[in-house]
Order: sequence, then structure tokens, then C-alpha cells
Amino acid sequence: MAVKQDAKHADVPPICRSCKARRGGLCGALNTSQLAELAKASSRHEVLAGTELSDDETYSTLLSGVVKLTRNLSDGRQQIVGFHFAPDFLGRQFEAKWPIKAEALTKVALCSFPSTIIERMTNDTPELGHRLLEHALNELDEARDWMAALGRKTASEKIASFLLMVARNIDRANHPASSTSFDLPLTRADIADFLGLTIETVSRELSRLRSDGAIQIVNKRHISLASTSELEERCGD
Amino acid sequence: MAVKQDAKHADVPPICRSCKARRGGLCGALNTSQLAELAKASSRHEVLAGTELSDDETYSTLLSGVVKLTRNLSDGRQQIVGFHFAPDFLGRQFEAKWPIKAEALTKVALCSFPSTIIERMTNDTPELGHRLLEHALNELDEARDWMAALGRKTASEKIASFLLMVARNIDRANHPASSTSFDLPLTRADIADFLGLTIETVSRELSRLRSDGAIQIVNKRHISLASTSELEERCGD
DNA sequence: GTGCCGCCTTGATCGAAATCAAGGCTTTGT
DNA sequence: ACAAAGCCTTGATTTCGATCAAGGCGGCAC
Repeated sequence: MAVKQDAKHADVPPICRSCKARRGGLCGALNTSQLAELAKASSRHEVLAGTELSDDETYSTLLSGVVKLTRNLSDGRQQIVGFHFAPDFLGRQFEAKWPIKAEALTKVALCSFPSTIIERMTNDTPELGHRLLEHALNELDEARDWMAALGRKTASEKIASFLLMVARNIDRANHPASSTSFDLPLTRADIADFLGLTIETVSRELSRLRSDGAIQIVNKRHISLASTSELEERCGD
Repeated sequence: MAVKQDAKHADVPPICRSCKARRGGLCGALNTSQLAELAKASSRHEVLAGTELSDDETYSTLLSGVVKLTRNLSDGRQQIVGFHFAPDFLGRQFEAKWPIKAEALTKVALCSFPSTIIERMTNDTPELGHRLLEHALNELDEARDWMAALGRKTASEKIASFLLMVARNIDRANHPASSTSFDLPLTRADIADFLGLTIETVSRELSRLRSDGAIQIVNKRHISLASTSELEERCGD
């Protein structure tokens, strides 16, 4: 039984990458023949940093890279409303009702599935629908959690929370060494747009954390968390 | 055919109230016998203002009143992360992974359905699962839309956006006269906790909108929007 | 190499919203 | 009627983060 399970994963790795994601995978809901069909219909491709994702990528496993979700105001102010780190599953269209866009932050590798197949399988297999719903509700909880940060946390609490979030979600497969030392895949401007701050404030707060000994900053982008508990005390919740 | 549809709604009004909600209802996904079973198993009850909703209310139609969803920081700072206005359908548990609570803001009337039945029907009827997913995704879009307001809008833009949101969502059945004149079911403190502001700033910005002629304020709680387009210009997006 | 450009840091100053403070109105209880 | 408590408004002052400004560092084209 365990052997069969392993074999199943070995046969269709693109789909099953998402099983290890922070926001659960789908393949556990499907039987072997469904997985084979999905694998056959799937297409892998790459998206360059800065490119907006299209409707063809509605149902995809993010094999590597980071995607940001953004909402822009008319005068150009930008808010990042979420991230997808590999190996997340992307399970929705954007631009549905509100102008929320998905854009690759780094070079991104995707494994996409035709929406017709996913929708047919959802009809045949209620468990798949359950997982998609679960997935959406997790994203909802996460979005609401960040609303509290945006509305009520101070700049330094926002930075501390952000670093802990990245440490939790950074792609472990590509960065196995340590979850407390990682390359930030974001510019200071992206961090600022996520936290509702300016780049100067982000820079200052990071410097402050460094001089307080809570983190080390190597090469601007590479961060090392000296003390997770120190950050947890500073994150306000 | 149209007659049958009408009869269906007439037979099981509590379920179908949510069909008119801003975030779609479910009964369209179910056949007559399923609706009858749901109606039989449903229970109506009231919840007093200030009471937290329990797990028994996971699947409910909000017949009247307003519910707030809150996320608290450890030192007591509060962020309101969403509202449910009648006749919304509530379709999820709270306290799942993050400490988000649902609390009645006004006296609330609910029609609740046992989760066992909803889950069984979801297995039998994929269309019901689709609607629950759609519902969750709409809430997700809404949450992300407000993230942009929290992170990037000024105090006066937040207030303008808030008033327009309430005007769109206020229970039309109970307040049929006009969507531009309504009783705010919230205190200044609730508004502040929703917008990430203080009560003083909320009060000042409302006063400013009044003296600018964009709104009228009667009796503290009753607001009349003099000009929707004026507010739309002030809301930043 | 040199110059340019993008990204980041740090300092000085400014300003929007928070905080502190006082008082008004309405409701509730005695 | 009066007192007390909530809720709201308005004014004075403070503060946190934004804005303005200058410069550093690294990569890249030439």
C-alpha cells in the first residue's frame, strides 16, 4: 500500500509537488487513472520574472519561483495582496470581479492543467471539490490574517511578521539547508508594497533588526534569522 | 417551469433568502426534495448583539442583522476583517487555523443547517460544491480588495470606500427605501477597527464629508449619501 | 577602465493620523 | 429630576512613518 502510494507519486511528479505545499495538494483526492490522465494533459512551461499570469494558468502547480498577487489603485499605488511560493497550487482565475493580477516575481516554472479536465473531475470526484474549497478557505484565512497586520501593526511588527512568513513558506526543496537563512526573492519595493510601507521604512526597520542582532543581512537579499523567537516577540501577535 | 421555481422558493424561504445575497445563494444547486430535506432539518434562531457565533452556525443563512469577523492582536488591538450583511450565506467555520472570530454586531436572525447534511449533499451534488467554492472565492476577492484599502489608502479614501461598501451591501429587504440613506449598524469604534484608524479620525473625516456636502449625518448613526459619484471620486480607485 | 543605472541605505524634515484632553448629547437607572 | 455611563465630536499636541535629499554599491554596456 505504501509502495503503491510512492509509485503513484513517482509517476506523476508535477501534480504531486503541490501535495507538499503549505496549502495542500490535490492528488490525494484522485485515483491512479485520473492522475495518469491529468499528467498526460498537463503542460509544463516557464514564465519570466515580471510577466503577468494568464487564464491558461488557472489550475497550476508552481514548481519553482514566487508569484505575487497585486491590486493597484488608479494613481499607481500598489498593494501586494498575497504570494504563492513553490510548490503551491494555484486554483483560481484572477480579474474575476476585482482588478487583482498575478505576476511572476522570479522566473517561475509551472505545470498547468486544462480547466475542462479539472472541472470534469470535480464533478466525478467530490473529494477534489472539497480540497479546492479547503484551499480557497486557507487562502481566505491568510488574507484576513494579513489584514490585521496592515490595519493594526506598527512598521517594525510588520517587518518581523513578514520575515517569519517568508521563513515558513520559502521553497524548502530548493533551499533545504535551513529555513532561517534564505534569499529574499523580493526587492525592498515589493516588501514595501506588501506591508503598506515605503522602501525607506523597510530599509530602516531591517537595519534596526540587524543592529539589534535579531537578523543578519548578507548581500542585500540574503537574510539570516538569528533568533526566531526574538522575531516572534516583535511581531505583535 | 417558472411557476415551479417560484413555488420552490415559497416552500423553503429560509434557505432561499441567501439566493438574493451579494454572494450568491445555494438553493439553485439543489432539487426540490433536497430543499425539502434541508428545510426540515434547518433551525431558526436569534443571536444577540455582541455574541460570538458558534460552530453550530457554520452553515447558515443570515436572515437579518450584521455579523463582523475579527482578528485580535495579543495586546487587544482589533482588526475587523469582514462583514456579513443579511441575506448573506455563512459557509465556513472560524477559529480554523488563525484566531478569527465571528460576532453579531446587531441582533441577528439565522437559519442554520446541520453540517452533516450539507456535506452529504455536497458529495451527491457537485453543483453545490461549485457554489460553495464560488462563495469562498468571492470572499477572498473581497478580502484582498480591502487589503489594498488598508495598506495604501488615506483616511478619507478609506471612509469614502467604506460608505460605498455599506451602501452596496446593506440589507435591501429591510431598508427598501433607498440604498443611499441607511442606518449604519456600526459604532465609530467598529468603523475604526475595520479601517485601521482611530475613532477620532473616523469622526473627523465623517464631519469633513458632511461639511463638504458629500453626505448628511442624522442622529449619529443614520447616514445619507448626497452624491454617490462624489464619494466614488474620493475613494481612490 | 568609465559611466550609467537600478537598488539600497541613511539623514533631515515634514505631515497625516494618533494621542491626549475636554466637553456635548443621549440613554439608563434611581 | 438628577447622576452616571456610553458614544460622539472637536481642539491641541505629539509621533510615527512619509517625503525629500544625498550618497554608496554592484552590475552592465561600451
